[in-house]
Amino acid sequence: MDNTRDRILQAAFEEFYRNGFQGGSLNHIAEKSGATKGALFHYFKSKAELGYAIVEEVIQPSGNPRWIDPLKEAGDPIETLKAMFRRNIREDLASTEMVSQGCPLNNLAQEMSPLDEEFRMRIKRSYERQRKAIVDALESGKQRGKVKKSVATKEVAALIVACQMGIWGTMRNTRDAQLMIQSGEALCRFLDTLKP
Amino acid sequence: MDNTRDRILQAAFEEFYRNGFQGGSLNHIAEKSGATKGALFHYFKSKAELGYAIVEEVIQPSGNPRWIDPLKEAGDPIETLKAMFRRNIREDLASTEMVSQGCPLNNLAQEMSPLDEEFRMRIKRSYERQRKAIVDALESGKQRGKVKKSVATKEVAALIVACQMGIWGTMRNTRDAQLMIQSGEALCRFLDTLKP
DNA sequence: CTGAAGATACCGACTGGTCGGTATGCTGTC
DNA sequence: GACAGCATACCGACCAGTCGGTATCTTCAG
Repeated sequence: MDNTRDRILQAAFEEFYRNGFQGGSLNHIAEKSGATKGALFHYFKSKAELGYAIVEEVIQPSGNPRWIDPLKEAGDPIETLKAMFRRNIREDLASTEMVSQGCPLNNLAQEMSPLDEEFRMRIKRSYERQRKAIVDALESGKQRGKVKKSVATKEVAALIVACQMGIWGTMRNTRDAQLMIQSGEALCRFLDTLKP
Repeated sequence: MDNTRDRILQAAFEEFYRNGFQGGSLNHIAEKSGATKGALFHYFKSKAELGYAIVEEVIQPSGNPRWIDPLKEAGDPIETLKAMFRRNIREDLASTEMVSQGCPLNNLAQEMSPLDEEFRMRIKRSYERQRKAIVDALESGKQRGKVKKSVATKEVAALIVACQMGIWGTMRNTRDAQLMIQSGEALCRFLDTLKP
């Protein structure tokens, strides 16, 4: 519908993904999107507002099919989690950009959380949704005898999300596929210990 | 010994810790350290060189007593790892700056790895040393019957370091002590599963 | 069907300020 | 007088953001 706005959003996402939010330039974004500074500030009243829009309109929607939706299927949550991690690791290792740039949400989280409360809260909500999806899947798995009753689901979900951030963060620094696969497999073995 | 240089290093560490490397200003650093830009460029020929010096002369040395040295004691490596994590979590939760700013090495790793190969390699080496220390401790634990022989030590070390990055990264975004303790405890339970 | 009125969607030159970096000068010590 | 250890003044590039203006589309009265 709103073509210019969408082009700006997409160009801004790429610019910030590559250079960070602080390092990203609105001039570059205008240039790359084919729009002008005037158009940019017509749709977003500040650089920060543009950043918020990227979190909510670009990054979050793109994360759902990878990290949230798979958990809704009613099979074995542990096997689902393992498959989800293995698939996302495999997918991202195939993308040279992902290997060197890591996870866009995590990047913004690390860069902007201490600097801008609005960023922090929006990103926090995003991770909370993911943790909640994991807790729900594990709890429902308990009911169906797929997960040990003694598992502290909140703790486990916190650890899994932390692992995810850490694994993708490690990839960004090391660019070592082996290391990413290794830590993914170790996580899978941890998940196995949660089975009855 | 070299007092002005040290003051610049310390001020630069704080500036970059708070604002990121790209966001940090050499003017602020000169001002805060009481030195001038002339002095700054006398000791460091560029902003990048100043950053490298911080990694190797400020951040890395400060990480050793927290993350490497404890692993050298010859007791039970799993209990040592658990105690190390619990202690570092407790310590950092007590520091409001750590809670909101996270781990300085991880911050630089995330921000600078894709932008500067020199940064990336220096930081990579730092994390490799940590992984190696964990592998060595676990292997030596195997020998002494403290760790299951079947444990894939490289994989586990990769996961532990990733967890560490993720837990501290999560803290930076959420500022939620509970969440940090929860994921720490979940990690401890995972470590317990490595015991014979 | 016409046309005035207003809203929306841009355009791009411009501004004040900050940035990393440099050129040059001064000062004390050996 | 040579040289380390600064200090000061300054540079061009770049930055986020502004502003006066225009072109086009929507609305609605006559």
